[in-house]
Amino acid sequence: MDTRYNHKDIESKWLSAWQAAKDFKPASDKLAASDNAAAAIAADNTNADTVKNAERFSVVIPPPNVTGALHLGHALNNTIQDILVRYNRKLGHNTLWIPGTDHAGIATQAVVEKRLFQDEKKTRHDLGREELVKRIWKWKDEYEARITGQLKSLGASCDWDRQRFTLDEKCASAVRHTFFNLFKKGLIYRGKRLVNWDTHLRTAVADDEIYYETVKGHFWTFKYPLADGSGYIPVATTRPETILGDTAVAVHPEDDRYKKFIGKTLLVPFVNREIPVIADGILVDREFGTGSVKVTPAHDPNDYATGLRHKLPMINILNEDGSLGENAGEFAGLRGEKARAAVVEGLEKLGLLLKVEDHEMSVGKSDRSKTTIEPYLSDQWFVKMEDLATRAMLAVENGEVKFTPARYSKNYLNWLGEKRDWCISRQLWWGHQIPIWHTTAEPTALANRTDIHYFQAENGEWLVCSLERDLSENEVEGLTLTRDPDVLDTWFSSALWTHSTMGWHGAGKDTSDLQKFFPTSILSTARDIISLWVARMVIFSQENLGEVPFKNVYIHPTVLDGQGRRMSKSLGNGVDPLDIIEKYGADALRFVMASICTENQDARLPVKKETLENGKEINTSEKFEIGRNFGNKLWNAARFLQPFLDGGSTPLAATLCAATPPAGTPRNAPFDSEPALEDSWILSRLNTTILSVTESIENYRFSEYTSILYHFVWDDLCSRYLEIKKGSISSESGTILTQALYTVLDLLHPVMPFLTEELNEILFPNSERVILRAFPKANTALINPQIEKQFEAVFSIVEVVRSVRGRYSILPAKKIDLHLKTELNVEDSRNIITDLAGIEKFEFSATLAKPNFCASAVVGIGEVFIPLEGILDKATETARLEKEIEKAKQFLVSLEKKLSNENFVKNAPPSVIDGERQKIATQKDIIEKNLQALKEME
RNA sequence: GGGCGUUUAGCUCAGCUGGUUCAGAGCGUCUGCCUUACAAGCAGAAUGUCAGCGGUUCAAAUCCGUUAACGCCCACCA
Repeated sequence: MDTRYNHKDIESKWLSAWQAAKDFKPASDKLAASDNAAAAIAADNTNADTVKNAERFSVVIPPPNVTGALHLGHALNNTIQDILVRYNRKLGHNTLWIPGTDHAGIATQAVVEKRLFQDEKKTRHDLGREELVKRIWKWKDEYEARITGQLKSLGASCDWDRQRFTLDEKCASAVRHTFFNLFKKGLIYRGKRLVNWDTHLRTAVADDEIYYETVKGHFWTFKYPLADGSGYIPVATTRPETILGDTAVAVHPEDDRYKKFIGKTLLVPFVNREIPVIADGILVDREFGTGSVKVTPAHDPNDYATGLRHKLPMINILNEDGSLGENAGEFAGLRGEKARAAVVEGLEKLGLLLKVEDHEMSVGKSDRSKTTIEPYLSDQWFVKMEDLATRAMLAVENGEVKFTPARYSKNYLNWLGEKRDWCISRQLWWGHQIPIWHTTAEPTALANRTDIHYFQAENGEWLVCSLERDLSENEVEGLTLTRDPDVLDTWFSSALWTHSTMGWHGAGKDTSDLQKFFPTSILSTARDIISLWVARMVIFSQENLGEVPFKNVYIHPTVLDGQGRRMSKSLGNGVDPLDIIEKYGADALRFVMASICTENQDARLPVKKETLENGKEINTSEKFEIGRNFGNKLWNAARFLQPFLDGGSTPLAATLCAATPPAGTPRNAPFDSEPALEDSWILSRLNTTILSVTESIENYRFSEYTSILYHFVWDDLCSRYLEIKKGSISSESGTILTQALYTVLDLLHPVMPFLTEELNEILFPNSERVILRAFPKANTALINPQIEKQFEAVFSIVEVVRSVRGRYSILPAKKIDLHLKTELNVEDSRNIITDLAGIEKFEFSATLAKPNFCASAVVGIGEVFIPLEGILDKATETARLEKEIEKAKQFLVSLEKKLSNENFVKNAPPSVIDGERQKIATQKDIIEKNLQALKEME
């Protein structure tokens, strides 16, 4: 074995080994495959009944967008999922993890369109729908392959044969069925609605796809003239160009300034339309601006609501590209700032402009195109949320779906509580095209078809929905059927992910995978899509299958850089998981990702630039060294042990490697004679570790999981046990050491799969692969707090000696003597002390006389003397003793103060009081002994 | 405006049921070591008004209130 763990070849080796052995497949698949060959079952060590009765554990991956490669956030989330999946697989559960990717409608189309323009100076309209979609599929294939490669490099143990894509046939079928059912139930409707219009992409975007920017604008106040020429109402606006679409001016019903105008008629400048002055207490805030508001229902959400209340006409003044349309009269064709300036200039010329003020306002921008959002009136499809949302809320309220950390259920409930209808149409070409055909008259020929449903819309046209088959233009004689050009919001298909991936295409759990694996066990995801995705998955699962899609939702922290900023391309602070895998290894990456998963909402990772040996410049973080170093530590512990195992041929190895029962269940008495203290101790520690590791994973405490193993391996196993034993490996200690390491491989496998599998092969070549063999169970009979305490007491003597060595720079190779004054018989700990502290002669007794020229220290079980003739420095020793005394005195004072408090003695539990009394005695003892030592120093 | 989170060593963070096993870990810093598993290592050392204020309690980093700073989500801004 090399002195260092080299991850590179090992990782690819195990990736192919697991793949070849179909280790990522659920046990039930293997059973089915070997139905005809009973021998195969035996060979596979898979018991048919065990599999059939096994609990199931299933996860569907949050499908990464095919817009680009995976980042560190994905690495983190998929590490978490893989830990859970590997852990449950080792528990013997019928375990399945379904991978896949998301078509990410707007984002992907935008990326491809952008590239199209950069490379060929073409827009999508130059290509046409079919060709553009073809190009996007090509992009998708490229990135899907890249993403899949990344996930594999990470070690994600997904069943790659079940990989899905949100636009593939299975998913499309699920989408069609869902849409059809909702349509038939009347839960999908169409109507003119005000939407957020992205004028660049020419599509509606959801509220959640908008971010707001504060910009410096102006506040224009102008005169709104009365139609009869008798005066005007002053009106202020930040968007003067929308005057052209005004259909009313609103004032507060109780505003004395404007009461008299209510019901009168105004004249819209430029277009000379007559509009009413209306009273509306909801829209108008008397204190703000002029206290009067121009109402443009087609271009402002509040005005839109007002328009509905007062049944006002809605006049659209914009074209799809954001330029002013024919309703804008003389201004038609102008757009953006130019349009605004022109209108302002016009108002000024007409003498209507009263004043211009600076005004800060926030403007909605599109996430995707970064251009200003225009509220825009257009035909859209919606899902009615009222009832769906209520049911989905119930699932969390009654605990059917549980969030971890629990606080996130509030996000979910608050958002669903608003019950806003969901706009599901997008004016894009990349996505699931809405399965609706428009026609002018009732298609009676289709009336009795169960796979077709239609109805007449508000505007008189007929809307035909087809379940499976696309309809042709002349499907119905005498009518022309035109397919709706829109596609569905990406989240519509994402919301089906838990069951579309399992082949749902109609009512009930009618396919084998759904029977076996739905609902899933857990969803691990980021907090910013709790509403967009998590809530909608619950809704659609309940709707389609009458069941929640998952029992648990784990919300992982967001990875930020050292300054607390999100990682992004534009900031240049993003870390590429593949760079980290290359430099530190996948296990190191995984270990660190898990270790930062606390209950916190963020996890900071200081990022620094670095140039690799091959000249490549990467972003990295020193944090990953922890993972790499830890892996190396374990590697070297194994390297030490290897000669004693001798490839499984020694008697020692034979007991452990042939049949594998010892894993995690050390025999109660693996000894012929009484076990040594350190042996009982490490067995107690090992079994304690098994318990706490199990508890950590079960409760999604991933940081705790890694830290428990880190300290067990590094401190307990290596720094202590191995250091005690290294000089003389006996059959017993070899057994224990082997057992401990064997168990650690199992405990650590979920987070460090490659290293553990490799070490297992080297050390225990005859044993089963770590990925498949059982997760350790603790033998609680071996957990002994008393022994652990005793060991600590002995170890503190070692620490005292080491401290003295440090103080006087005594080289490790130089042995020194040690005298311990104690009432106890520490003969059984002799080797611990002599080996770890480098002791030549060790004496102990209750009546030991203090030697001359020695350093001394008080320990739990007595007093330590270390003769240092010729080395001892009086001043150093005196100073140290005085410091010890001072510390003990301070502590003593606080203890005495506490105990002299009557209320404390009266109210505190006796055990606490006893504890405090004990401490007083201890401190007094320390002071006394150290004082004595100080005196003898002179 | 509504909701949530964070504030503990120079840095990144633990500390879940209040009590010196609670003031911790890793990194960094300092000292000494190439001690035949590991220098990606070993042994030692230094470092903190647990953000401020107030309260509950015999007892508060921990519970409650409040202030401040930073951050996230939602809503709104004529």
